[in-house]
Amino acid sequence: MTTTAQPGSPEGKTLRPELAGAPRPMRGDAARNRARVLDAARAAFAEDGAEVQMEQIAKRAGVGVGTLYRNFPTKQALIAELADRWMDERVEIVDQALEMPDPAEAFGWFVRRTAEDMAGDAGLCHLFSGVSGGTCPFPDLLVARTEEVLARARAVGAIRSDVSVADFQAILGGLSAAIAQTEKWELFAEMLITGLRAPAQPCP
Amino acid sequence: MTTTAQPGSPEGKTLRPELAGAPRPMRGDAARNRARVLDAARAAFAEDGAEVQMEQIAKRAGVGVGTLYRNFPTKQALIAELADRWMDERVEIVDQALEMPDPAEAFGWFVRRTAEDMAGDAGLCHLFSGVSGGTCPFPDLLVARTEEVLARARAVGAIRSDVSVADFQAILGGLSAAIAQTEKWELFAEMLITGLRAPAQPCP
DNA sequence: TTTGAAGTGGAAGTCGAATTCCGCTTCCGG
DNA sequence: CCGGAAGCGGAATTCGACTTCCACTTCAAA
Repeated sequence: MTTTAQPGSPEGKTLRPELAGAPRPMRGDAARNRARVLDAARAAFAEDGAEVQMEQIAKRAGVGVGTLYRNFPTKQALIAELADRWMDERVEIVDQALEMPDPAEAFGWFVRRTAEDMAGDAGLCHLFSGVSGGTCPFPDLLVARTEEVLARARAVGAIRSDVSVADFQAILGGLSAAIAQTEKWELFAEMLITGLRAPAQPCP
Repeated sequence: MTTTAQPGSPEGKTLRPELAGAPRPMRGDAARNRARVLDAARAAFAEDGAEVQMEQIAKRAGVGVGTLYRNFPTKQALIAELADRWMDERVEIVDQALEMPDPAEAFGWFVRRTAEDMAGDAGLCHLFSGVSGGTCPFPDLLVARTEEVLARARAVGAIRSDVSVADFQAILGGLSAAIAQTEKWELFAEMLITGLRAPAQPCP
């Protein structure tokens, strides 16, 4: 489970590791706080993008900054944790697409769904457009699954054959940037799906 | 002339305005330095995006930061000046498009040309995707001319009728973000042109 | 050539955000 | 109910940009 990196003892600190046993579970209230922080952070990023200040997040979570730093050594680390969760969700979405019988439909649904999600979450947008921003690369699993969706669509002639996963991800990055400017995600998604379709046969 | 805001006396400082006359032209070497700074800044932004530091720019221009600040009171101001020049160039491009007889072709050319320019200049990319970044709104002139290009294309049925200039600008923002990730501008441009085409008639 | 206004470099100051520190509070096993 | 380890808040510190300042050059008009 990627999501709850329960930091009982942040780094192998226990002296005499032969006595280590279980790292002693986090205290109840502490765990609760950690969760609150994560939620607050997610909400904050979703609303205001990546430039929210640690203090804002702390306030929103109803804790002091100290507590933030107890759980995440760095702002980067906090963001990384959120990114992890986002990625997990993305994988779920892709998997749903993979379960749909019609590849073309699946591809379309996936794009629309992604666009919609982006429109509701500035943090997610940053994640996509900001691969350049050094946030984090997409995890291999996600890339692999996405490739499957593309491959299936390609096989049915639903999309051009010269679009690699990397290209597609760059395109999603573009999509997120566009959505960040105007929330017309439906238009953009449609545009993208059409634009990716195999070059228009000249109507024989 | 927008581009050379010759700052002889930055703010109306001359006492006895009745004697003001010409604000006394900038000293030769100073003008040369100003130009160098502008060039260096443009190059720096083009290479490294908007996060270059003032000191970098100064070094690249071969001057001290002091000189930067003599010419531009603020980093923002420097960026704004560059943005102005970029905008002027953009207007020229749009005008070229407007001179082309075939509206559909003109639109396509404009998109491709824009994509190509973006690919060569990270600064330009930031300008487009970063309207969100608060850099500056597009000047009315540019918007108006762009609207013309769109209108003409729309009239010939080359693009969907439900895309406003604002939408189109957001789309260009997206394009720039995509290009910032992979330099495949040709693919992206093609995709965009196709995607914007009026909904595929089902081949009558 | 002289002279002083204009221009220069870059060390020092400022400022906002991230991160650390530590005395006080809260859990929870015995 | 107690003791003390685990957590907590938030003031104080650090850090990394941007911006200011000023003694020192350089230009160019007379």
